[in-house]
Amino acid sequence: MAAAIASYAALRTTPQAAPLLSPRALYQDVAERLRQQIYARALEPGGWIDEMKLAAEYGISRTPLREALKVLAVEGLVTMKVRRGAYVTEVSRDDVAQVYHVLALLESDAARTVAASATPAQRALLTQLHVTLESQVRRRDAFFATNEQFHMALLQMAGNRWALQTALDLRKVMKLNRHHSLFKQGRLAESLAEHRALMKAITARDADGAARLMQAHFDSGLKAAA
Amino acid sequence: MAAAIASYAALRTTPQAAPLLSPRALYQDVAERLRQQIYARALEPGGWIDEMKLAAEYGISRTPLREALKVLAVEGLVTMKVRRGAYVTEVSRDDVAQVYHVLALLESDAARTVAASATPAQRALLTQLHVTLESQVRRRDAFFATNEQFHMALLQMAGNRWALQTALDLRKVMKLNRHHSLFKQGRLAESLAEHRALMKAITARDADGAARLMQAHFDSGLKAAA
DNA sequence: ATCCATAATTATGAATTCAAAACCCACGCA
DNA sequence: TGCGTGGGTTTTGAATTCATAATTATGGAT
Repeated sequence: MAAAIASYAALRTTPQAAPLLSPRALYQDVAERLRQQIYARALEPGGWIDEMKLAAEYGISRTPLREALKVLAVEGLVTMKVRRGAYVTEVSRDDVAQVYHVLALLESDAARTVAASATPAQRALLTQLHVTLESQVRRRDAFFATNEQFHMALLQMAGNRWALQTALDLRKVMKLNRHHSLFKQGRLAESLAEHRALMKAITARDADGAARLMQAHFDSGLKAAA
Repeated sequence: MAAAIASYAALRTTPQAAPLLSPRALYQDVAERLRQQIYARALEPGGWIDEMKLAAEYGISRTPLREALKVLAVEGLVTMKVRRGAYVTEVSRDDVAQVYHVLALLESDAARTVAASATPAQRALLTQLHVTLESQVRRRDAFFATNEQFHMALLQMAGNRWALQTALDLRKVMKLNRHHSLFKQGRLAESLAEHRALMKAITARDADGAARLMQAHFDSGLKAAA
């Protein structure tokens, strides 16, 4: 195992593997890796997280792993039980509805702001993302990614870093749950139509309309998920 | 130092000092202690956090302290710099405005829900908190505490745990900043008047009115803070 | 005296060690 | 057969140790 550690350390400081420009702390890398494993259901919801096994798997000691777990606990992806370790959080149907509700508040507000006061460059970027989205109705994963990019770009443009950070955290929680509306048959096309209407309002600088359409987008997403 | 550790451990397992019913993890106790020190400006904004000194002060090792620091980093109270340690986050005027904005979204929505559908018992509790608040215009600290209780009770009654958690986290960040509107002269009375109007709307089951008044409450709070 | 190079010191990040709680399983008893 | 009890094992939580990066101090050259 000492060898494994040495090799991993080597990897991290190797030009190809290591982000020399952004030397993130190990615990953050580990947190991100855990998130991906959780989203991918490699760690099942409700399941116990075996620290020793994971540390061995990652080729690290338990220390940074435990730090990462505590980070995920704050984010809500993991639940810590005293003297019993970490468990992948189970997100109920109800939780999804609640998260949707908060996201709808944040994002419809952001849509209003952006529609009212985005720069031409920002509008162009949104349009470009939307065009990409249009071309991806048949590729769910790609659609997913672009959709998220669009929503996050909008929040970023609204210029409220705390709203953005909150939305990021809530979206992490959403990914825990399979009852993701975009999984439903026909929902992608529907979602796209809603996006199209939203883009139109944003382009027309119709702030109230953009807010209303974003709210509607979440409402129908939630309905599809239920 | 070994003695200090032993004595602290003893304290924690002693009936008087230890919450036997809720044996919180040490790192959580430490996180809370750090938060209080930060709010109280015992750790100054922008300042470096001396791990070794604090660990000695708390009578613990660096391990749980570092875990706690990472928790606070996710909450935004602390900023981690790679290979350089932890710093108390500095919250700008602009940040305060942004946090106010998000809180206003969450809480006005909660006020709408509560006004529309709270139980009689819940309405009674809110009324009681408001009455207490009325009696505390002269005691800023008590007013602070009750005010926070009122706002949190409202969110809790709205029944969205993710909105509640988000608001809790944002309020933690707000406490970092001195530009707290309630510090301003005359603001307590003004705030109280706004609360009174809000309570009236809630009692009258005027959902839209409650939402609007809560929004106004935040708007004027923000104006006072600026 | 000022600046740079380099050595000593300090602090961080991560691994390892250690104590104690929780778990598991075999055994005995009703 | 079902249930509790005790001992051995596993796992957590926390202290300690260790390697290395960052900082500070020292000293020499211009």
